[in-house]
Amino acid sequence: VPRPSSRPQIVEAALTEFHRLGFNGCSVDTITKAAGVPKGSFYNHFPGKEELAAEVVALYISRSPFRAERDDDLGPLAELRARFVALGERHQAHDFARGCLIMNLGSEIGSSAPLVRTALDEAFDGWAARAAALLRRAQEAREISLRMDPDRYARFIIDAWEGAVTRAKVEHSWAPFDDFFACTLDAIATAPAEI
Amino acid sequence: VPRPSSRPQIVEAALTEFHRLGFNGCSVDTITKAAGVPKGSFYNHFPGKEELAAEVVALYISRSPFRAERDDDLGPLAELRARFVALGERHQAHDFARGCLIMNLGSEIGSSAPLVRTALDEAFDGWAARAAALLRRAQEAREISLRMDPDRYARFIIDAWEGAVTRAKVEHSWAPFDDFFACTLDAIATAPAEI
Amino acid sequence: VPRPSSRPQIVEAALTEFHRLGFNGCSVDTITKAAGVPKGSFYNHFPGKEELAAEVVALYISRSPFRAERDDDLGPLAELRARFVALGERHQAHDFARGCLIMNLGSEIGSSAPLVRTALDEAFDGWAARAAALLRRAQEAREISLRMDPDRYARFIIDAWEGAVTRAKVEHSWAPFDDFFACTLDAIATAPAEI
Amino acid sequence: VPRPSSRPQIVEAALTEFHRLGFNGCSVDTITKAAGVPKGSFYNHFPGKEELAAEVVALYISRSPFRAERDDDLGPLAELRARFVALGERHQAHDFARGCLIMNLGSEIGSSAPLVRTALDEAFDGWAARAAALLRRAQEAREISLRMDPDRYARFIIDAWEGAVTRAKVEHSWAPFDDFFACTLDAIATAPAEI
DNA sequence: ACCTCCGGGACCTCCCGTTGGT
DNA sequence: ACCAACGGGAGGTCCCGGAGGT
Repeated sequence: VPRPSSRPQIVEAALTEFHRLGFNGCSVDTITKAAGVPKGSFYNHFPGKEELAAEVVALYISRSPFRAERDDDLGPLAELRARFVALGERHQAHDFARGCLIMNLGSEIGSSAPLVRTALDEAFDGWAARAAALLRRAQEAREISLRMDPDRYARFIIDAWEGAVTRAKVEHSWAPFDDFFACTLDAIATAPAEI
Repeated sequence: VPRPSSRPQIVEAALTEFHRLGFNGCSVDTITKAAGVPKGSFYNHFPGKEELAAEVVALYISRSPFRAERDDDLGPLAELRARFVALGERHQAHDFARGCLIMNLGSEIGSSAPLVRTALDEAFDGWAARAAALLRRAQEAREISLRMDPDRYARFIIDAWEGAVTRAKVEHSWAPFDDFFACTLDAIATAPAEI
Repeated sequence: VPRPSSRPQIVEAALTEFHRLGFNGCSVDTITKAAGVPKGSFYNHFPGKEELAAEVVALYISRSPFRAERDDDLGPLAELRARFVALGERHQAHDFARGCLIMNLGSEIGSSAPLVRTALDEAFDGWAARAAALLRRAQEAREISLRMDPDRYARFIIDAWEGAVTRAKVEHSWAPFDDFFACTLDAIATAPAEI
Repeated sequence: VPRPSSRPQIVEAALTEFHRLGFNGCSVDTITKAAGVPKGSFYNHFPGKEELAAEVVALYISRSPFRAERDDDLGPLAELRARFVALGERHQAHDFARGCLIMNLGSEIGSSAPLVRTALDEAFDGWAARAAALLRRAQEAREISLRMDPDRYARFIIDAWEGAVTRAKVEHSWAPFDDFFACTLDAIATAPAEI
């Protein structure tokens, strides 16, 4: 039997610490200490901090409530809403103090660090694709207007969500999320279908 | 005539460097070097890096195109749009590579660094108040539906803008801004007024 | 009328700060801030920190309860005891947390800093001379044995006192002083005079 | 065979440098340079300068001639004297220019730096306990009066010794030690036993 | 006479990544 | 595979003293 590697614990700890403190805000030492593994052993598993960050991003999106399998018998729009609600619950679990890891890393180091950038792009794209698919199904079900471009609108919704999440982090408030729903999903749901 | 202080140059350089590299991404040395002043002079003018950041935020918002005096004879909604266009031009000047300083600092250190947090809160509030005022005037002018809550919707628009700006930074793209207008200002402008 | 100089305030503040934090433990900035005078003006009054320390030592000894004029009608030995009691009261006023400034500066920078060393030597010598004079009078009054050398014994008593004061600082205790009296002045007072 | 650590060399060098220059008088750089190890290595071994100081104190007392094993066939009082003589020889080796490390650190940073304070307390207590034990044996051997409280008198002797050592440092003189013996150990040895 | 501002350097701390031994 | 110890360099902070203007 192979000895259990400490690699997963490092990624796990890095996920938490990057989320709390940012990429530049926490050191390799911080992470390995939090993981309970000796610091020196970090470089057996990762070429460097940046590669770790890329992997952390992958882990983060793999756990996104937005990707979870669901079999609620909901309409497409209700399901879209439910997925955002689930996202919000994850933020609530941290008192909205951490923001979105994707957004945080993107704004902090996304411009440099190509490896991380690639991972972030995939995260955004996958997320937007899922949201667009739901919007498309909502159009097929005539829940929303056919005039909306699902791809563009999906990205817009996600941007708005990300902005709200980040502001919630800075202002320590939950309120923005209610506004988010009122101004996006609820709005398009109640808009006359012919628009 | 007192000797000219190097303080403004430090703030100016810090504005650029914080914007490009983030708070943790650039050092006091980076800033003072960019300002052309010796590093040791820094602490005559600021108790620490955090206080500098707070002042940089204040400078950044004081220069926001959103706050500029305007006397275009535009309707309220057109003026709101024009102000966002002006904001976008500022980002375009940097090839959308820097994002919004407010958002960047918020997502990087907003949770800690109380001084910066306060400055950021003021930035958000002032911005939201201006946007809400324009929305309110747009309602009075019957340009948009009376059913919208100007305060909540103003905050939502700003969140969406911030999200789009940050994604533009990560993805090196300008596209999101068009979506932003299509999905917010254009949408509400073309929606039936009675909604 | 000459403008009141800020020099005395600087010396006064330095006395307190050197006593609390040590010579290397507090900066010129610390002192001028405590004195409420602008930092830069320090060098109008003193060539440097060391000269300030020498003057602080002089001020400290000029205020020593050991030098105070007294006309209690006490015998020489009782007066010697009374003077040490008065010294102890000064330490008690600071909860025995500062130790003796003379000793502190001596052990911290006495070996270097010739100016300070000179001031400290004078402090010790003056103190020892006063104590020796009292011991001599005590011998003349047959309060203590003639076999004791007043000069050597005076220095010894002072050393013991200084050691006790410093230990009191480290251990936050007052007890040593009682032992001091029991083991020196009380002892020689109750010893058979013919020794 | 693990790679030889440079930790002991750091402690060793720190012992010398703290003793010569004081805690605030020498920097981590000074110490690591004296130890011949790169400065960056320091923080692999110690959390900070204060922890190093605490360990240095422990090393210093572990080497105290006062703790050395002895099997001279001396009476208790003679042995006590011999131990102080041995202590004095250690100071003489440095030309009495360094004083006692315990006392120096105590007077410089004893009030702050809790870790160091604890180490210093233990140093004092252990020393006093050894001295008191010898005094007690001297009483049993009827070498000194039974009326003396060994614990209090031991502390007093140590205070006097420390005071003398520190003054020797400031005044660059050896004389005080002779007075020390004349005024303490010799005095009690020649005092009538019934006192 | 006074003092704001400046200046270069040092201080403690810590960081990221490597090396060599188990 | 693992990891204690290392290594050079940079991080933010602060210090002592001087320069130059009021």
